[in-house]
Amino acid sequence: MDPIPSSVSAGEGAHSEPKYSETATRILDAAEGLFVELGMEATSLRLITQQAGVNLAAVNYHFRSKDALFEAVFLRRFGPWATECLRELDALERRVAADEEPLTAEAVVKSYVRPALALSKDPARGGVMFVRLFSRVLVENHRQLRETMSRQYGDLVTRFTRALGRALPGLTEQEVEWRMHLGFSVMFHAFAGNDILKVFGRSAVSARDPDMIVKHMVPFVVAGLTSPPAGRSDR
Amino acid sequence: MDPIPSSVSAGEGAHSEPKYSETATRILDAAEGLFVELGMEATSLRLITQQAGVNLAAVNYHFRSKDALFEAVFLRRFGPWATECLRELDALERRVAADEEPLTAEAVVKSYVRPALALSKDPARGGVMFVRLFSRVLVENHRQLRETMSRQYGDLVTRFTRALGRALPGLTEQEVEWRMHLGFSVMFHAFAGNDILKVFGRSAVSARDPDMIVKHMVPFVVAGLTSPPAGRSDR
DNA sequence: GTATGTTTCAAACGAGTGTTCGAGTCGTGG
DNA sequence: CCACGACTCGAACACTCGTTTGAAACATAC
Repeated sequence: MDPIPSSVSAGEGAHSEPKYSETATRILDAAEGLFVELGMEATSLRLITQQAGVNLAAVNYHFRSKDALFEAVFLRRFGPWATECLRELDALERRVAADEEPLTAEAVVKSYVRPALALSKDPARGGVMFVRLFSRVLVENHRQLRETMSRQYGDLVTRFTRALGRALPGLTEQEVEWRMHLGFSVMFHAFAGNDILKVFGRSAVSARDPDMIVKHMVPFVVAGLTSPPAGRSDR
Repeated sequence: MDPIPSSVSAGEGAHSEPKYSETATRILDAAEGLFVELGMEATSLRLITQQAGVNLAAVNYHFRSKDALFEAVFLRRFGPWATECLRELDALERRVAADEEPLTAEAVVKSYVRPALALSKDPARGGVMFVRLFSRVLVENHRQLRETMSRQYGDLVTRFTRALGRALPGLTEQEVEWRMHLGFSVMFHAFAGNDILKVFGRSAVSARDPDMIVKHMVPFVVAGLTSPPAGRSDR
């Protein structure tokens, strides 16, 4: 009677990926697009179920609640990305340990940009939706989701921060965290297309082509990360 | 019977600042905090008026609707910032024209960062609220507000983009727009405290001190802006 | 004083929300 | 064939939402 197939509440294993029934998948797909477009609060279950072609009660049957649905929508995309990021970082650190290449900030950045790029170009795994979802999560406050994230994926951030610290030995720990924060921000909001110029209707930039984004963003981020340590604050 | 003191719909003069009655101000103040904290959709008029200590119907009396209230909340902060940005840019271009200093990317960045910093440290003008509001507007889609912005403040972006283009002569027009986009993104989301690390509960960074933000962010942005033109896309 | 225009207030309206319930349908295993 | 679980469906529940209304309170001017 109560499927709640979400692996989140069930197992301890962090990175398992639950299978969803066809109805549940249809709901997830519809909800994903609508959450991205309208935001969580402005998206009603009736709109979701209507667009998914399923009954209204199906949401509360397959997922527990609207909040749990949102969490499931997000984690369905976030899980694969996190897994791939760790895989990339593992591979990088292995190559570095074998002295095959130096540990540069650029390599660290690409370890999390490349998976995001791959996902952005793969419609079967959500395409660009995932990053736009993430940028919404950053701005909105989803307490429950935030707890789940920090519980399941906290080590991911720790590992990347440590790697970046080793790649930028001249910086204090605080400076590394700051640049980590700034670098991640740029990536997510660039991918998500949260373009200030767009707000003013003055953007001629085709900010939606993932390859274009990476081409312009990675040098920008790397330059920021590798800039000399902050000396004085004002001019 | 119908005050609607908003200068937006009335005059053509772009940068005038309407005066609000005490009740209207109380509503604006309460709404500002709640919009930032909960988002526009999740904030109810009842919550706003309760926190402001005014009657529910006052919102629809002093402002036309909830949407119009949101627009007023935003423009009340955005107007002064835009005005100061243009003043800074005017001053910079005057000094450059007089050969008193060269036109650098850093100077351009500081022309819009300094006003944001000043506002962030002045509670009377909203403090850090304004930037957090802006970062929400970037992610959420407020069609009407977007139209107002592009109508009233489009020239601001155009002028800054042109200035940045002159400061970075080696870049194509497209590259300038991209970096403008990235640089603005970093500033707003850094000021707003949209910290990815925070989502994971792993942030030791005190990302709320405006001076600290500027100290770390400006070098990061300047380094990104002044990095050599993008050569090839992949490693 | 009355008259006039502005601002507040309590109450209600209709629409839309997430969620629940119980009957109904379907498909498989005994 | 029948029973049992998984799943779907329509209807309803109890709220909350933004907005409107009409009367009261207030200020100002004549």
